[in-house]
Amino acid sequence: MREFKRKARVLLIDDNADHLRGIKELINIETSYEVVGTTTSANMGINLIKKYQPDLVLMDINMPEKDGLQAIQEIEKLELETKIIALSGYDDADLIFRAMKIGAKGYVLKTMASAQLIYAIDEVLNGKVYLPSALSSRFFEYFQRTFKEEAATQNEENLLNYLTSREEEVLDLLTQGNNYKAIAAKLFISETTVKTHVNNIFQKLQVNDRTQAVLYALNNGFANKVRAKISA
Amino acid sequence: MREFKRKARVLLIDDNADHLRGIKELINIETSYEVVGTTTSANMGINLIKKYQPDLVLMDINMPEKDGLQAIQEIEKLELETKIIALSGYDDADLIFRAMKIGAKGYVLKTMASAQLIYAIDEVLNGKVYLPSALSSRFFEYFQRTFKEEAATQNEENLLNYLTSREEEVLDLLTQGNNYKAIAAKLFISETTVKTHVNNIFQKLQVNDRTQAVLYALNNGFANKVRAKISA
DNA sequence: ACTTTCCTAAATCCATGGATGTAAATCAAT
DNA sequence: ATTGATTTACATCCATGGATTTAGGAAAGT
Repeated sequence: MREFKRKARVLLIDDNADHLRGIKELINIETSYEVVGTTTSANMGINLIKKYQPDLVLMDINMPEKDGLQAIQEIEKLELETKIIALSGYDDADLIFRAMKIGAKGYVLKTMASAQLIYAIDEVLNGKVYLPSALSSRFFEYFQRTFKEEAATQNEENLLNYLTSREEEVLDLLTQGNNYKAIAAKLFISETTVKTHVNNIFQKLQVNDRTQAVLYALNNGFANKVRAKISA
Repeated sequence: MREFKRKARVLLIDDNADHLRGIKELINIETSYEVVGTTTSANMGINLIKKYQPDLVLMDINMPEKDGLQAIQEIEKLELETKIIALSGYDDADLIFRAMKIGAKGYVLKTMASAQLIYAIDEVLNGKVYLPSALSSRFFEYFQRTFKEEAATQNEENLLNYLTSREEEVLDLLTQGNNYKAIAAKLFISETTVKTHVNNIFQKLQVNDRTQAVLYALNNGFANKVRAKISA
């Protein structure tokens, strides 16, 4: 099977030339891959990607001159089919999280066994997103810390629940930056009525002005709640 | 080593009584675990958790009467040391994502081999967050889809970049719901100066009022950018 | 039938917000 | 040395926002 497919084309970006050679050899041993280029410069790497459109990029994200994460973002903006695996010396949860967030399809530590890297490459080339189990564990902890408050507020005493459906509509328009006049026009009611609703909203949310009302709404999952309801 | 530690206390919640018995036997085979209770009702499960404070809960999240995810949220709100592993019949990415988001420490399919479940339990009891590789792969795809737009806006022509550092500070205070007077007091400058800054902000962000400015800021990653800078 | 809640609306009054123009002091860069 | 950007500040004027009170009709629950 495998030998009939064309070789996957891989590009390596790492500011350490020695490391670069090492990975290149490692990958060239695998008969199903072909290294189409190597470079120690992120900027050069981006140019090479535009030129060769490789299937996969191994990107060192601990480079001095240019931030590897930023480079990944730029590559993602090109909207190519090229998959990116981040290579890093650190298993820092924040780094892993950010890399995955901007679209890296994998994250492998430089200290990991080469078999691990090969496995990651295989998985990613097969369309999967792959994190070694030790790293995914870290990722999830970070993820849960990040979303804990959000999930918590989702359910605790939420002043938004006291709003009537009309007030929800008005607040929804407020959260889109409309003023009284615009809201009145969109709801086909008079401006004074809108003012009445907005004042009631202020009371219920215990805030003093529109901006605070909008902030309260956004911080308490209003969009998630209401857009579903209104568009349904 | 292991036999000197007290047995980990496990609670099972699954509306299918047969399945419940199956898991119970499976777990009791393991000498290091002890099933302290089983129930087919989510509400009863929550009561049992309050009473026994088990180390781990295996929670079926596909139950008709009460949503398992909701139950997990309620348990999390108790702020106990109890870890939760979600059991599900479906490898739906959205389900997995939501379960992990609200604090499940693991997610295992009912169709998976029992060894897989035992492994997950071990990992979670050791303080890790564990998703079988097939599911974590799905999770990451979903995660990246969810954050793609956010990451995209992060880098495209962002009007926030034209703000001076003082204007950033003012906008930051605006995004916290402050009015002119409050901002002036916090920055030790006059109210008219604040107005000047705010007007310049409006010009640069091409908006008409504070609410729109705040919304623009929030929608374009302002908090992420600035809080780091100011608190640093 | 009666009460309550919701949506609508207006009047009034005051506070706050926003637009515009002007200008001085500071500082970095050329 | 001069320019340009930034931060500070004020005046003025008008627009918008917000508080408060009152009130009628509709709908829903008791």
